[in-house]
Amino acid sequence: MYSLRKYIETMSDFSEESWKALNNCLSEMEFQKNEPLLKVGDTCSSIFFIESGFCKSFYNLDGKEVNTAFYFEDEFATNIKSLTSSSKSEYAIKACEKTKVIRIDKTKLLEAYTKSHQIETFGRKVLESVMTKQEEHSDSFKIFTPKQRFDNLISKYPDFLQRVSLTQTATYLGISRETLSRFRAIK
Amino acid sequence: MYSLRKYIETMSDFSEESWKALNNCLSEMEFQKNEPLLKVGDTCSSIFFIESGFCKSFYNLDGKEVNTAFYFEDEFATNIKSLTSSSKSEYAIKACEKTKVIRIDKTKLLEAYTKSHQIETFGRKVLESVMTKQEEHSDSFKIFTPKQRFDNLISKYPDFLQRVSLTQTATYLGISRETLSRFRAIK
DNA sequence: TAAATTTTGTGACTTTTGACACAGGTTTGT
DNA sequence: ACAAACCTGTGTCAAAAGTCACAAAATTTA
Repeated sequence: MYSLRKYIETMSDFSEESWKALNNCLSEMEFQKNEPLLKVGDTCSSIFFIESGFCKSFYNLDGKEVNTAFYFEDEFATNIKSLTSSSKSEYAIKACEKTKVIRIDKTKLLEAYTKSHQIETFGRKVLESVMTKQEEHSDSFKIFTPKQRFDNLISKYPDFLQRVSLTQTATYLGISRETLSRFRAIK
Repeated sequence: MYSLRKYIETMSDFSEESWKALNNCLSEMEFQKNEPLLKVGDTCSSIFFIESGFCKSFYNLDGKEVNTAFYFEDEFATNIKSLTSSSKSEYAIKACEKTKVIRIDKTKLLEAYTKSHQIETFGRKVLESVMTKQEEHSDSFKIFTPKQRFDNLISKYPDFLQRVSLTQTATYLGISRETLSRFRAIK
């Protein structure tokens, strides 16, 4: 749990009591490669803090996985819509390699909110950070051409393609695999 | 202010005290068509609840406005990144027609959070709703073709084009104006 | 470690979308 | 009410990206 505590302390004030209260919401889990953290049709009841490894969120389009997000170390993975509206998730999340996470239980977290203002602030900041990342990625589709989108990704995450295969990156950028392969060849 | 109160009451429990506390954060404002709610380079210090009219968020790309979001009645307009990290906004927001809003002051809202748990829950839900909308729009770029993206928009918001011009809708969908005009002609 | 599976690169061709140009409408503001 | 600004439709052409096919490389797994 130490990785999460460290993370929280860098972003807000957090008392020993708050930490203890938050601890009741947490559990450590480990997923093997390709193991699901959230399945389509299930209601998302967790926020996962990635300690090691990484995960992806994806949509099933005619049998093909279209990747909507990747979550790396020190990031939070969840499906906001399903989590906050208790609706069935249209997206799945799975581990892309052996991944250790700290699972934050939604129900317990909501209880903790009522007891600790610091925890609710933390919860809000988690959402804000997930959202900011999403906003940037979303806008890149309107502002950039496919090639620029690729260049932008590489400049922000230089080792992205070392961890994520070209095939998977392609659907994330909304580009065909072949076109992405050619982009890479050019530069 | 009644429109906001009504809105809040449909989404959460809200006591008379919370409402009074929240009221200190609010002010009613009116913007003329094309008047800015947020300028590029300014730090966003507000969340705007749209009472009537509508606004858009846009990015300036070589002098052209690329629209990243539209906000209609009963929705909240803000730039999350600038708002939450107190950074300079890369996006501007302006009224697309004469628009009445309730401005929620960020600083005062943060103070109110410390006093009322109900208000903090409200704040969290506002972000969640903005985020869910954004997530859907973002994913539509990965899942759909330009044509499908257009069809999808029209099926969700049948009167979108009655309010937003084709030219403005085009950049929002990441499609050229001409192509969008042809999509519309087909169906 | 060998076989099976997945991933990647590349060529040839097709489809889609964009860019430019221009004419006709519509809205806005003075 | 008139001019200016803006919006829309449409034709032609060019560019970008997608699709299909297949071989080579890398990775996984039995």
